[in-house]
Amino acid sequence: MVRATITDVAKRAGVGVATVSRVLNDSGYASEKTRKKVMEAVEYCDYEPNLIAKSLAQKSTSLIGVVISDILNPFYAKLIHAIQATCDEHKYSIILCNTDESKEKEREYLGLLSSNRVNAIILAGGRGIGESYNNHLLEAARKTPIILVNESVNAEGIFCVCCDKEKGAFQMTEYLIGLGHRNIVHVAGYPNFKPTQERLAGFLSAMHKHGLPVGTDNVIYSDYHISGGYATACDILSRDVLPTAIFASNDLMAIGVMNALQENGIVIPDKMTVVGSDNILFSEFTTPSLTTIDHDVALLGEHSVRMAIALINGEIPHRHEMIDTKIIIRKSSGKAKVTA
Amino acid sequence: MVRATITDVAKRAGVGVATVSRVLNDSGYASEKTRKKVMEAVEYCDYEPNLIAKSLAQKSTSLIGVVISDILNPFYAKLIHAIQATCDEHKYSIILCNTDESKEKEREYLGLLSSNRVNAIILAGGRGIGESYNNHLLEAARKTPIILVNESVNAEGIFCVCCDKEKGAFQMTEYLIGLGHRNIVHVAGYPNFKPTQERLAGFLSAMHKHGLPVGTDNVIYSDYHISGGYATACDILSRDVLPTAIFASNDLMAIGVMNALQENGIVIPDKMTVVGSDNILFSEFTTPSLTTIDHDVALLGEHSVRMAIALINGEIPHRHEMIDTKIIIRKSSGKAKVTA
DNA sequence: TTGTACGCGTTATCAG
DNA sequence: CTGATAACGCGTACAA
Repeated sequence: MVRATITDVAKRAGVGVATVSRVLNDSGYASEKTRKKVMEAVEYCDYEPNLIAKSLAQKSTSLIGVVISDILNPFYAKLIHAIQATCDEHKYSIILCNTDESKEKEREYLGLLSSNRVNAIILAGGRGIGESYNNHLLEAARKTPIILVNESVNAEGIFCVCCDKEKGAFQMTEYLIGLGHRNIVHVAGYPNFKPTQERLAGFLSAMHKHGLPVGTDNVIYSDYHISGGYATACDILSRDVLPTAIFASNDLMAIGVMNALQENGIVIPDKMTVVGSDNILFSEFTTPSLTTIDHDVALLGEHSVRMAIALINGEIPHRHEMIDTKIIIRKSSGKAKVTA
Repeated sequence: MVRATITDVAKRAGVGVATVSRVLNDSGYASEKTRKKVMEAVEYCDYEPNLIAKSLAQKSTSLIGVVISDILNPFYAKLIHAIQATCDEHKYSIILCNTDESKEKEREYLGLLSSNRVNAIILAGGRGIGESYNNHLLEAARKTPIILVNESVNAEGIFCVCCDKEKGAFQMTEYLIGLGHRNIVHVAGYPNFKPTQERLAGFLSAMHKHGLPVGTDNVIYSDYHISGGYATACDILSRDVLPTAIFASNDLMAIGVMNALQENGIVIPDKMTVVGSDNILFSEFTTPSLTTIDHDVALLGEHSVRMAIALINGEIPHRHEMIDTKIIIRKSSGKAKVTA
């Protein structure tokens, strides 16, 4: 349990600590002979460099903080996976924080990560960032570069990488309209959430473009969870006039919607079309398989890390990066049933 | 971007650094007057303690390393969630490493975490730990306490917290037998993986107890992924004599199995019963909903962290902790169809 | 109750 | 090419 220090190694090798450091980091010169002596001593002492001390000396930790709203959502799990993998390639480690969608925890974690001197922070699923002004976010950004995933804030030190959710929702809506659907309900997520608003915007603009009426019944806000989708579908089912298609703002809610529908004997897609967004792993394995919008999460994670590292290296990347989306057509969507 | 140090705060407050430290950490005395002066200076300087320097001085990082085999598996996502939440309660942060089931990466991460001087390491889904002797694991454990989740190794510095998977599998098998099933296929996971072996043991012992024959056809090894379950089910379907029930070693494979079955027109559970293990979120929302074994992952994560912290605090917990499991009966299981 | 000075393990500068 | 030595920012005896 007692660990060797660089001094121990230096003594054992009969050299100075600077030499050991140089050899280990391949910085500066070192004769082949001393190099060998040092490596032997390292081996002998079972020496492992203390990254904490290194961080202190170099004022850089090789740590990136990742703040996520809900790791239980496969979308974010996949994002974390991509972030971690890309960080690993670049010799960064991640400190993971999960806020459970709590704004307060988000705030705490930002401070904690700052105290831990992470070199950058990647924040995904931040609640209510878009419209409402988040003082703590801006403040944190003055000390640590922040990369927002799927959000966008126009401020110093805050950078964003997003999927083109508006376009994706627009395409999806046009696809539904192309299938003959005219009464489509969009199950939106949290109101003050950028992705919610973007997808809603895409939905509305497609509806308008095709001259379809959009009333208050056509948009319902929910919470991005299965249970929320379920409850919303139940509400919809109590209506006199049912829509022929439901477009949920994420797959989790779509799954909840399908569940409620099926429990009420509504066959998908024969009687009702259901589509989602995110293309989580399980959307392929629901019954019927779910038509959805794919976001290339791997790319999303990769780019956010690239941006973080660029910032760390003092480069100034574009403040806003956009990733394309595409529609995945499966079996939960079909032609609108001809109403009597 | 320039951060204040404790010295800056001390100067501003007109006190010594020790006083600032004492005030901020509530250690030692400090008059109300100086306390106030210090707090004002902290505010004025926008001071955030440097945890890196603190770690170096105290030889403790408040960091726990988490090594996971597959964060994309909802079981592990849930585990991470629990681990992170519990760590947070105890003022620990986590460095997350995902091995993608690579033994080599696991090895690398162990070293990296050790260099980062994490106070403990929680390892879940470690590949092939049980039987084959893992030198690097034992070596790492001599420097950093290691907690194995769902694995068990009897060695100095290695502690384990497991679910009683054997019992769970035993109960599940008895449940199936109780439904009249006699020809049951167990789709196992990776052969050299403790959970695989435990569930297999439970399966076998229940079959034996009830005098049911178990041939080579009754156990098939796969890979814990949806695709693996799918492929395995396809294999099974090509047989002359089909089983009446399939018990997959995790829910992911069970989902793959159900998918393959349904694609071939086999109605679940009328023609075939399918059950899994893990009770991941989605097992409730498959069609039909999946009968499975619940593991109380939250408790699993919580206990692993508690054990880690106990070890950090120099306590010596039991080397092995066990968490109970229970069967969740849903709609994918039913009475064995009466064969002609 | 408060301040000084040292140690934590590295890196980096600067003579040699 | 190599070796002292001064930072890095904090906690903490120890002294006052």
